[in-house]
Amino acid sequence: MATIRDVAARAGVSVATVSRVLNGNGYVNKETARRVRQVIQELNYRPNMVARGLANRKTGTLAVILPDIKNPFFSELARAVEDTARAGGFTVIFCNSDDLGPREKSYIEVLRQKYIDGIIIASNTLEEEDVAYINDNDIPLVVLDRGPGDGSCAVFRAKNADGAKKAVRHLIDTGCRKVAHIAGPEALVTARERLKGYREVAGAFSWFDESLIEPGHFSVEGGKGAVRRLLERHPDVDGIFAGNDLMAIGALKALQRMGIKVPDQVSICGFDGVEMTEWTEPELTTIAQPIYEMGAKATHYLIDRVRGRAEPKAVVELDVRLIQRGTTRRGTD
Amino acid sequence: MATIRDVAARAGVSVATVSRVLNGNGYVNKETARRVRQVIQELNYRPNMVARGLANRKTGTLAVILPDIKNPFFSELARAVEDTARAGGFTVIFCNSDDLGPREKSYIEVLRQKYIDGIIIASNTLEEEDVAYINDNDIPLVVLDRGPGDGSCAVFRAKNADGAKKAVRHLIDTGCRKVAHIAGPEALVTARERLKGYREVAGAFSWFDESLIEPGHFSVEGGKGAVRRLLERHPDVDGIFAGNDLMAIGALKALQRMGIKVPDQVSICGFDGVEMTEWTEPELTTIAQPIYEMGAKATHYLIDRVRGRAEPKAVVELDVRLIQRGTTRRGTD
DNA sequence: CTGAAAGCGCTAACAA
DNA sequence: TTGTTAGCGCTTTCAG
Repeated sequence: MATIRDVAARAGVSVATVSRVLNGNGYVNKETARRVRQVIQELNYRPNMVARGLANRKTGTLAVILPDIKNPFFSELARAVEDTARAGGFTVIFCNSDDLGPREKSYIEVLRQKYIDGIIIASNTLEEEDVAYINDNDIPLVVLDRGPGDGSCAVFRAKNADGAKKAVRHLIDTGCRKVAHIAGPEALVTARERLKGYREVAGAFSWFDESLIEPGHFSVEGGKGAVRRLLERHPDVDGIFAGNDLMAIGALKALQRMGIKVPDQVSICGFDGVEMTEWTEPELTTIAQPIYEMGAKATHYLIDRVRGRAEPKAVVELDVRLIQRGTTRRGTD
Repeated sequence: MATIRDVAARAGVSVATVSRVLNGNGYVNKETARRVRQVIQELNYRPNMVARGLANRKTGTLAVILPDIKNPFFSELARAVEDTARAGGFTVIFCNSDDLGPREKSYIEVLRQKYIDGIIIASNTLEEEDVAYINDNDIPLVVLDRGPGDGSCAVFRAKNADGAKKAVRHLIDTGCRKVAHIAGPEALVTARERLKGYREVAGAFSWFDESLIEPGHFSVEGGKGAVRRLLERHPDVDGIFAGNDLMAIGALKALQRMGIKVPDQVSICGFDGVEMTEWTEPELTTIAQPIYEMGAKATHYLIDRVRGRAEPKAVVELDVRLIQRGTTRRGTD
């Protein structure tokens, strides 16, 4: 492969000059520049990014750490990140953390050794010290969903509590008289926020009871189990707000298995708005987060920071919206 | 951050010696080594991977190019690749190609400039010249599903035609009297192989007709449309073999929408065995590819090649297996 | 067994 | 405007 030296030699200039035309900085005579570009073409020269990285401490690579790429929510997010990164001339490294703190830490360490330009992380185990470490090493960071309390880094998240309220209100507006909640893991802020939203709206009704809240682990299986336990305790539940779409799908499945009609006997509303919610029959009503937009915005922001524009801190809360579909009754209009 | 120089100075040895203990090659006095390691601890020194990469032409990074990470088949594959890479001390760059040839080419170019150690690609547009280019640059390559005719690189794939035959036979064994096929894009080898398998088995029956084959574009929407057109032409179809699970899900959905009972009136069998097939009601019968295993094996092989073990060529065909579930009737046993 | 020194390919002062 | 040169941090001959 041709190196910058080859180009310089063939163009009869120094490597510095070639570097200048390559990076478009410093003064270069028009004609000289033309000649250099010409040679670059002839030799089909491409700068070596590793050498450049060593010299610059910039590698044109971003990293995204997320719990599990198989989770449709995260794969949609990942897609948004990669698209945006590509458009900006960056390449991206993916890391599955399974929400394991030590794994995240070890990734962060490796990424630092590799001079990664910036990190996007969707984590619930990230600690303040990790953020501090990343900041100390001057690695731009953006956190999805969760930000350390002190606002020491940028955060992008959806309005979770707000969405939950919308969900419960919608269920009630469409005729439900007793709405239960299948909750995500307490360890996750997003799950807690959604639970909070549920409590806020449902708590005002006389039928409300703490036992209407059942954990479902954010998984399809969890959703199935939760709905069974719930109906055993409260056979009269006629509305279910699931903390995410996977659990909603599990709930739908379990209900169908039990011979309970959705939405005639029980309505369901999920949360997230992953594509899959259109694949069930009936299709799932859900509170849609702007997943792609969230990934794209986070990445744009990160790139801006890498390039030295943009503040190191920022908190962006994205709006969610109700998508009414088959698992809830038509509005009483 | 501490550099190898700092370590050398503090340990009172040369950088060469530190490098030797770091890489465990060359002779190093036991005691000297101990001291060096001690200092490494004290300084919490971590080698700079970029510098190492420049010197070695090895970056500890693999890349995987696939059509779309949002497709559950590929996200499961991606997960397998990342897990295996991590276990081997590698980091992985993901690229979404959308099966666009030019995009793949530009990725390959960038990856070369970044001294990526090896590439895994699931592509249907990869041309012989691309493979040649990669080979010329000594980048280990493994192809999933499709290999260029001349066997110029390693290929990992499932037994597609074989699986298709299993599917059709299963449908017939469980009582279907007229089995249609929703086919994937002709451009894709996997789709062609599955179609071939279908033809081979179905073609032997008197009811067989070319118009029982309908394209469904490997997508949920495509599956829906295909099933509608199919039933219009052949109202007596009672078995559907979909070329992949997404189309099978679409088919199931469309049938349910039309009020047709699955599997009582029409049976369905998919292909791939993605997790989602357990999320429908009834659950989907499918021909499962060992997706995770395929990704893991491909990655293991790639890593072996990067390390200089393993032959540059290899063709591995993995077995598929029928998973019978709710969308086909119980066997007539 | 250890060290000096020449790269790997590019960037960025500093001179000219 | 352009060239010289000293790094960036690590590996690897080649001597000793």
